[in-house]
Amino acid sequence: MDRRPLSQEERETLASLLFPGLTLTEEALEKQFPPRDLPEGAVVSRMAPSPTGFVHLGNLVQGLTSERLCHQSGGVLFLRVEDTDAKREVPGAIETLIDSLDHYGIRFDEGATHTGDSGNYGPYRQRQRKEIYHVYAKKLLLAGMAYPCFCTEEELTAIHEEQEKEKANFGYFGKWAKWRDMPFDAIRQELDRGTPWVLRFRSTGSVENKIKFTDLIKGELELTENDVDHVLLKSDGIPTYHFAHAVDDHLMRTTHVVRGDEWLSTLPFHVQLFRSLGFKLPKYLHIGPLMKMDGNSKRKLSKRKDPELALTYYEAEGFPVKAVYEYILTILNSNFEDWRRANPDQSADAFKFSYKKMNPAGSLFDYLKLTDVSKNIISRMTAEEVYENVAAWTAKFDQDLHTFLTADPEKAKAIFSIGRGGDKPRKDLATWKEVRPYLSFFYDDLFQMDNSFPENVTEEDRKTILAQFSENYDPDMDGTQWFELVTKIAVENGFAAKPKEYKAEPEKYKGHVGDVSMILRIAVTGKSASPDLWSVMQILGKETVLKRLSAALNA
RNA sequence: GGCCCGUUGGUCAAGGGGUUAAGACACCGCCCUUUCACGGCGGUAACAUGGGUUCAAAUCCCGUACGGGUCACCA
Repeated sequence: MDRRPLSQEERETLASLLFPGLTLTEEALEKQFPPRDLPEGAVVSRMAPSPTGFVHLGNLVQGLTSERLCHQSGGVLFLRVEDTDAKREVPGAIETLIDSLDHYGIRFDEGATHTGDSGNYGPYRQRQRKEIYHVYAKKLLLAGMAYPCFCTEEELTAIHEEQEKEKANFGYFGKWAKWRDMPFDAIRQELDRGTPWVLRFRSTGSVENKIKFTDLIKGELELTENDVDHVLLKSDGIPTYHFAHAVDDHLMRTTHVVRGDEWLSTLPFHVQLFRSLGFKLPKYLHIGPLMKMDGNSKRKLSKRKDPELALTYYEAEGFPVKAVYEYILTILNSNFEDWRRANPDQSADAFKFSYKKMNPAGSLFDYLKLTDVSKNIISRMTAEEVYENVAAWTAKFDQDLHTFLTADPEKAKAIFSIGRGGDKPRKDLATWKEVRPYLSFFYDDLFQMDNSFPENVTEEDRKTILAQFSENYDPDMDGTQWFELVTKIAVENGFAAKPKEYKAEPEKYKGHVGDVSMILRIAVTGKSASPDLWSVMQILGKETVLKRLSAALNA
């Protein structure tokens, strides 16, 4: 068959067959979506998720980067829904995404919302933009830069298999591109038959050529030119990601595209598309993937295998949103840590985020580090804040505990006040999940003996200690008086008043005051580790303290 | 397999021709301490590898290894 590009006349006929009734024009679109009136240096960026209902760490990483870049520069952040794949769409996914990101302080200036679209550059849902894409599809067709292809799925699979056999590169290009430069009559024939078609890009690139490209994160890149005739419009007339990306980010006047570096491989095609359409190329920031350790090797966090990729995982674990946010910020801009240390009380928004600090490589997700960040965040909260957070979390994830806590908010807040405030706040909690074991002993219904009494104190001494303390305990004693009582009991029973005295002459004593405290601690809290015991007793009240001591005495 | 990207302690990472190669997490030790924490002090521990360029390379160039990504009418 004689292959040659279609003539201008043929292309015009084809355009009217492929896009009948298309009245919208490029000029009208350019007029409707003028360049944004923003100050110099303002970043316009977007989040462009597909509504699959799964919001993950990657979304947060990308969203956080875009959001900071936009809002720090007086620019615009918008949400565009990439719903071009109807098969994968999950109802309510957009709402979930908006709410999740909102939770993390990522708010959009325009785009899709719960109640429809807001903003002047919409519609922001790609399926509603079909006609817009067709304007540019037609433009490419007329320019000889696109053509219809009637290959079936089976044919494409056959091509792939053949390429595998020949050890050729995969893809629809060169001699494999069956419908490229097909005679007009053949095309016409298929159209008359009603054969479904896709529109393909007519690439003039060659793998022999390299293109230079500067990515804001990766730096100077040398990529191979694209020679594949990728699909622009699918058979349902909806664009593929690539085509929608070019058209939308042009018309929505995006200045910076932030995305995962899995897109790097199709970047040459995107560059080609922008050029072919006569669009100005935006700046790109390709972020390395989040990895995890799997045995001895790293791998990208995966939706299927790794529950910790989902944002809901952190919510369920009880990490404060700020902890996850600041941990991600630490991964993105490691100097954030130093800044946070120097500015413990400022909002993270005051931190000057910069893409220049971003690492071109992927980073390993470090759960332990997240825990550390979280401990710091929780330790800086007031008792009131902790209470609010815990109440909200338990309402959703631990109804039982929720009931106890909210029955007496003042008591709960008093518990959370122990060791809080001051220069060296305790860092007991990393997650709200840890609250239950941390304070369960404050509630009789949750109290249990988690630890047995240490064997370095005899049963006889233990009973004497418990009895003497019970007889003399007075809740009106302040911390000093309380400890004087403990010390007195210690000394009377042959224990050193100070650990140092014991260490100096261990043979003279049975132990030291710490051992005595430990007996009381275990009796009262059921644990060998607890917050300040005097404070604990203050909150428990005399009756409960004596009841626990008595129970331990009679055990 | 082709193409592309990446590689500084166990982890996150600063540094971009001359540094005793920061800091944080984790780990270990000591101090503080009525427990556990917190805090303080200290410690173990790194430029993947081989060539080049240079007076001088973690830093620039090339190869190799390893890791990752991608090659859909999915994004």
